[in-house]
Amino acid sequence: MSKKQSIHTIAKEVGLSATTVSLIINGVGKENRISDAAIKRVEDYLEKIDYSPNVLAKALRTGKTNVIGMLVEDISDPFFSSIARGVEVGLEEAGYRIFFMSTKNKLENAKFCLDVLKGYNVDGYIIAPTPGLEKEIKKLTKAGKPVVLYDRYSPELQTCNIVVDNRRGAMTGAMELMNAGYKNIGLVTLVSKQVQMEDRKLGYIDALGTIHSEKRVLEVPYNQTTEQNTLAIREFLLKNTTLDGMLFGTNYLAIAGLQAFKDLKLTVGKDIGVVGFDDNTNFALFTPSITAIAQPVEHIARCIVKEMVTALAKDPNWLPTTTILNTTLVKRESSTKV
Amino acid sequence: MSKKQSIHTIAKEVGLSATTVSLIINGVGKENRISDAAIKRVEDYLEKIDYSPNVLAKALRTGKTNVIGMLVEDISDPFFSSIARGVEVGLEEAGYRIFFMSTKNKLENAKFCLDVLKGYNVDGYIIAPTPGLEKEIKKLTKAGKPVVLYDRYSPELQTCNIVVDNRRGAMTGAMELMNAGYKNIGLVTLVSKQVQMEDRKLGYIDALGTIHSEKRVLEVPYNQTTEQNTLAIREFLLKNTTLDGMLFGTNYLAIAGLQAFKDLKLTVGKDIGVVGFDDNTNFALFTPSITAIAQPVEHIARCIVKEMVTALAKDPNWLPTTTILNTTLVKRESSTKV
DNA sequence: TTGAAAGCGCTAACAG
DNA sequence: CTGTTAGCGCTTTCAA
Repeated sequence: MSKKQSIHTIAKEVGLSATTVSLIINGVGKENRISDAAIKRVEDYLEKIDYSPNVLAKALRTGKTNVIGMLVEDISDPFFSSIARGVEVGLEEAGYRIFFMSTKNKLENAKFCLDVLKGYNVDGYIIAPTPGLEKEIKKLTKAGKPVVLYDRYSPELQTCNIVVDNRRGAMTGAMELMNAGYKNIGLVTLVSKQVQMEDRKLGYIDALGTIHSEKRVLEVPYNQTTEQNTLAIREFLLKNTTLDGMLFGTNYLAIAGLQAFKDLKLTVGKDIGVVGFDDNTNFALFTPSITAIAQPVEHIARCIVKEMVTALAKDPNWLPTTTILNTTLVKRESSTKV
Repeated sequence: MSKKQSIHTIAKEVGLSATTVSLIINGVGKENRISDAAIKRVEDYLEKIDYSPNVLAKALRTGKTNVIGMLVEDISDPFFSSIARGVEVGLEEAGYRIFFMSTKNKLENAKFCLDVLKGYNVDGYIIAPTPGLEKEIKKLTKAGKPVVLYDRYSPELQTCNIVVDNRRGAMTGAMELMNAGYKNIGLVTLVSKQVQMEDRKLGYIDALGTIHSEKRVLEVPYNQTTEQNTLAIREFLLKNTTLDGMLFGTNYLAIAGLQAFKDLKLTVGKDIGVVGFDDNTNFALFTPSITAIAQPVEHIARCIVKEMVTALAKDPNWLPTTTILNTTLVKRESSTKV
């Protein structure tokens, strides 16, 4: 068991001071006019003992951790884990590490996560805010910490926001079904006052408004199991037998819906047209394949990274802005009337 | 912007010493015979200023970070993100935080990740080892750090390992196809010398050996895109036109395979029987639904947590053990001959 | 019942 | 070209 190596033990070993060693380790030996001989001596020794500096001590001293905290709704949800992965890669390049935490979209969890991250002194926060988190977020911005919100945001907050045009996306999805000839289109979404879900509902209403069709909306609670969602959708279908088209507000609701259709022996594309919000790698493989309103996840991740990096650089030109990205309609078979 | 609060500023504010404040913060005021008055005074003040202790300083001082590092192959892969989520929840309860890092199963990435984690002084390591990582892992165990490997392991290492019975699982999958009446069964897997993939191949060979059938194996490289995998599988099918059954070594290979079948207009269940290794929430919804050898992800996560927690507790009875969990055959339509 | 002092490993002035 | 010193925020003897 190799004993702990510190800058001091190294200094002693090579016969120099800790300062000198520190400078060399940080690659600023040359510009601080440390002799080449000393540099070489230290570097060789470092190599030999396989030294890795104590990031904690460094962070404590400098007040900079090179860690970014990221709140996701659920790290096992494909939408969030794809963004997480993109952000991980992007910030990696900028020399930052990420601390992911799942909130399940619950305020108490989110508060706890932020407390933890604050304790770890993270340099910045990337947050998919839960309802009611505004106060906590305000605290962070007041403390001068870079904050980037994604997927949703509160207009009242002075934060950087990366979202998609949910309203237009949902409208496009509903229109797609109507244009294909489906007449009675329902929406299955979450019980939520959050802007991203509200917008999706509005988009649906916009689309139906154009033909003054009756709106039929099922709102299921957050954090239900797929089985619970499937059950709710089944009941919704049984109560609204004239429905012949369905827009789903999230990826997993679409999955639950497909299960419900299967249970009720409804044939997608024939008995019922389907469009889902959020694409899924598997949608192309379903029979029939499922049309989706795709969020540009890589693009979202890139934007998050870009904003965070400029904010971290304390770029004086940096201002909190809201970036709205477009969704894409990925047309497949489930929205084609057969 | 509320200024930084330290134990000292608090001490000054309430007219006590830093030591006293520290004891109270850590809830050991009573047993150190701090007066109730002092305790109350400090606690009230803490409440008021919304204080959260600097974890870095604490960690630097105590040598304990309460952070566990976890290497996954890819945080956006459903298998890994499910396990990650389970471990996150489990260790959370034990008061630990997790630092996830993706290796893409590349040695250099894994080495880098471990360097980072070492720098952050994490208390323990949960690793899905990449090929060639044995030396680095040995260093960790030598340094007395708890290490739990999962998904695969090296028998030569003195680590705790949590894996599934890949050989038996794969065998069961191949047998399932044969029992359904498929005659010429191929295997699509990864080019890999890692034990979990080798075992799956062996399981396939075991099964076919029983009927002395010809083995046909396609091994694709790691980290290919779905399109590349689909292409490879298509070519494999075109070269082996007698194949009427296919076992897939991983989740995403099965997905690529289904795409290939679709491209070639092969009907699953009729032209070709299919079994995938690793279940997928969507497999039930495919038409026909896809039979899978399911890994018990929640169970794996629980085992990882349990081993890590006992190792962290320095339980003297703790010994490096290898836990082998069983897979389950989830029988669906794709392995039923029509 | 409380406090002073040392030190975890590192960096940043400043002084030679 | 290199070293001394102080201190980041916390815990931990030890002493009072």
